[in-house]
Amino acid sequence: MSNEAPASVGHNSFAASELKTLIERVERLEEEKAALAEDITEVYGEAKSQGFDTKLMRQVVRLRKMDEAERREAAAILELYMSALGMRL
Amino acid sequence: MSNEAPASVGHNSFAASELKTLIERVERLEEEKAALAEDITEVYGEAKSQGFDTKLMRQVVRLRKMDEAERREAAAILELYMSALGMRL
Amino acid sequence: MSNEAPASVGHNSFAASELKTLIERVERLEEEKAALAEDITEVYGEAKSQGFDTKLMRQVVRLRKMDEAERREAAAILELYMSALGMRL
Amino acid sequence: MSNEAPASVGHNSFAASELKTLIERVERLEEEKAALAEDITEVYGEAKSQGFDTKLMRQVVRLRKMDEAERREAAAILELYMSALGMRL
DNA sequence: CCGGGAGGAGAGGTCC
DNA sequence: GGACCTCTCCTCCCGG
Repeated sequence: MSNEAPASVGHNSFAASELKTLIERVERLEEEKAALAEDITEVYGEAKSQGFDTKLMRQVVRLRKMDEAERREAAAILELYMSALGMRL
Repeated sequence: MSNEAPASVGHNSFAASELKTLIERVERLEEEKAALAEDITEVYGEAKSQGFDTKLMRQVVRLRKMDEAERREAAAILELYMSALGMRL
Repeated sequence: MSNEAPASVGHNSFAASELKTLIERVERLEEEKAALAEDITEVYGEAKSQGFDTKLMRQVVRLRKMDEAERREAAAILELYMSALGMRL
Repeated sequence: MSNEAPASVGHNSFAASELKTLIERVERLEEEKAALAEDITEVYGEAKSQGFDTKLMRQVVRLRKMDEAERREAAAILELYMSALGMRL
């Protein structure tokens, strides 16, 4: 095992400190992510209070996301074809 | 069905515009959420490249989140007690 | 707890027998599923031996699956719209 | 690149046809696989409606699968030993 | 209380 | 052959 591997035993206080920092970064990001999830819920709540069908809205959002994913996928296939044909990208 | 409900047929261009705005707000928020999810993935990537076990890290994050939930639960119970006792919060 | 609940203690030999049957059905289905997964792998193997690019093939299959999913999603939205408008399906 | 490689450019209509057939075979198999996955879901649904805890059932199935894997592993080792000892299998 | 959707863990495929 | 990465499956949580 390499002597600079953070997971190694012995003199690992630096590794522990690094780990702590990484975990705190993750937790900070997850907090922000959760806040955004709440914001989204609130927007749907607004929509509902204005008489919109949120189930329908969610489906629309999902469909638009699928469109986007498909567009990206198609682009990836095109790139792959061109690569297979030895063409410059 | 109420005649001012946005989902009603007839004179619904305003409703359509409102709906568009709401959906765009949701999509904008979801993009930001996805960006944060990527950031989190990157942090785990960093951790991995430094020799940390990301699976373990994820467990740590999950446990700390549960602790946090428990702490909030305890606080809620305390609040309930105080409320029941007519005490100011 | 209801006395006819299979999970109840006492006189549960019938429940145990039922459970055994259900689990065996699941296992039988999973075996067939695994066999099909092997078949798919074999088809890709054939394709590769005939000089086809399996990575490209997989991406094509994935894209077609996405098309199908999108088509179904669009149909679901249409159905929802019609339902919302009180139209017979 | 070999001149009979299906992916080669020129006179590739036969290759295209072959490719189409292969992709359709894959898709047919994947449909059957998806159908079996649905069947499994239905069996769990039945179990649930009979009062069984499906989460537990899934664990049982997983454990039995692991047992099976272990049994096969042991058999493979035995086979290896017998082979090493020049014994008929 | 139940079903569907979102997120995470584990498995298989691909690339190096 | 090993590591990354995508995909599938499972679990959990929110909305109905």
